[in-house]
Amino acid sequence: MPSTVVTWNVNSIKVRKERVLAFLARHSPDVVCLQELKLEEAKFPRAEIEAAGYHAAVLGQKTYNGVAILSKSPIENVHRGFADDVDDSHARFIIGTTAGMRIASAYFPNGGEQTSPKYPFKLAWMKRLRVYLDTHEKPNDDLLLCGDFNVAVDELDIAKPDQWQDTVLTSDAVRAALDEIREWGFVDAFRQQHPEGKIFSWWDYRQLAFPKNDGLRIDHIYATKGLAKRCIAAAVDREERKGAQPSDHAPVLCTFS
DNA sequence: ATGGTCGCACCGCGA
Repeated sequence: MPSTVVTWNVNSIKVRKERVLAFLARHSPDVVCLQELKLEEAKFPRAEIEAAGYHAAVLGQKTYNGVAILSKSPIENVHRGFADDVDDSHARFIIGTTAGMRIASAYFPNGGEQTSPKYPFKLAWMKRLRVYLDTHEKPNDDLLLCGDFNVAVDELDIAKPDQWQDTVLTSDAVRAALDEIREWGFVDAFRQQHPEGKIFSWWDYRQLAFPKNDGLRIDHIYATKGLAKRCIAAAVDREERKGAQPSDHAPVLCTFS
């Protein structure tokens, strides 16, 4: 029985709630990893998500960040944050066991500008994620790292690569930090299905970026090697970037046999 | 035209 896993930066679950519920009804995915909830867990629309047939594991905070895992199956052994006593005030990482896999929903820091303190925070956060994996997880398990990574891996992830050279989404340092995470034991499941690239998951709200398809692929589904062999399809649901009140990110879907 | 949009919480900040 195949299972479909989705990652989607919703840019406010309060504003996107009806779209998320319609998406669940339309695709009936097994698991959905959400990012940028932008609210505290107490304000998460748990009752409506559960009425739609999903369990929810949530790590929220007021105003910023916030991640969740929705699943048709119960979500066990949930861990929130890195618990590394560095700066765990950002709600950016949650992991649990569901649908026969270990699944993480991650919202990597954007990084602001390379001159801002947010940029070294991003690089340090990525190193902390690698340490978390080294300490708490096993690359031989079936594990998915899903989320808004805020990294475009190469020119195939960018409509206009010349306009994104050496930014916080593309710098050698962030790409090297993502290499370190991948080398823990991941395969880019979406790229494996679409080696030709040029399929995007994010378009700036400004400058008609979506109608021009001037986008980037910064939302990713990384699978451990055994699990990646079971990936049979991957897609971006561009419909969710259309119509009233879209998120600037579209959902990325991956189906496993 | 050298900008142009969102969402949140307030009139700036983060993306």
